[in-house]
Amino acid sequence: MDTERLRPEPIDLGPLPGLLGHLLRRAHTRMLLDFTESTAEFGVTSGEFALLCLVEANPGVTLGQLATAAALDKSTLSPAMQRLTERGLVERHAVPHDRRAQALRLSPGGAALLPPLKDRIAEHETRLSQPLEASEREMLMRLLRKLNGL
Amino acid sequence: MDTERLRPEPIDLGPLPGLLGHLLRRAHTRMLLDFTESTAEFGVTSGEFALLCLVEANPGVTLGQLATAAALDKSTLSPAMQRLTERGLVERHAVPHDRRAQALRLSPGGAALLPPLKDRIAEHETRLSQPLEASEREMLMRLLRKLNGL
DNA sequence: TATTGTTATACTCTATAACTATA
DNA sequence: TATAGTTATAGAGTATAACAATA
Repeated sequence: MDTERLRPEPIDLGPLPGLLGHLLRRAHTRMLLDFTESTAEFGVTSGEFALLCLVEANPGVTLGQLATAAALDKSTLSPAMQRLTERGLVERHAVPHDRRAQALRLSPGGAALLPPLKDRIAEHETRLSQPLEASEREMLMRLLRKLNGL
Repeated sequence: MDTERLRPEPIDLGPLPGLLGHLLRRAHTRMLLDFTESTAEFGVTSGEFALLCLVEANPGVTLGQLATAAALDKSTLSPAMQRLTERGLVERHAVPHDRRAQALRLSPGGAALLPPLKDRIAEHETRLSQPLEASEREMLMRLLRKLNGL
């Protein structure tokens, strides 16, 4: 990112501050960039972290179930899950009576990775939430959950 | 996106619903996909629309100023602005006393495109905001503006 | 030296469609 | 026929770094 020098005349953002989509884009982009920096040493992207959490909370879950839970297409999850298994963080087990499906579980390595990673992410979340009061942050998350149907 | 069949046991989302980054990702992704569908006939992406709005509100603005206003790198804006000028929606004018810079203005075509596009986007915003009461939507945008430092 | 804008490159996230294997 | 998962492909969005032209 550039650090531009301050301008005498501030730019008029026009209708953008009144558009939810625009505000979400900006907020999401900022968080994603900081997430990547903050967790670089773990080598796990934001999306991969979400998958690890879901597998941890639902041992034996299948990829299709994860797709539903994460609101993503299976074709999005499949390569991500492949990286996680290749790196030895997730194990694929056979599912009785359905040889198409795969039961997903964290490996010991994956289980060991998550606690310190979660700590780092908690710091990142706190830092990025600085502009908000604690109560505002709670309210924001409540509204986003409702918007997302969660 | 897949339409998965309903599962007897709902998936446990673990810590994800308590993470602002995760909630922002889901909300932003949903809005971006619907934006793309809703405005397909205009052939303008979400990011390009934001640039058009900024140029409209700040005729004569330079690319560097836009980068600051949109919180994006100039290398992100440069190709996007090139597409807009090639499509005849934005015009580049010379800046007196600085031949490096370019003063950006909407072309008549760009100015004509924006009103119906804005109407379409307003519908899209309303539709995606359905899960929220009007007052909740206002509150959500207020909190996002504060989070974004706007 | 510093700044404006361009270009080359790379990475993340996401989807659709076509496919294989299995049910 | 339908489903689970993979693969090929595409597109949006973003950044860093090196560069040419200009200040």
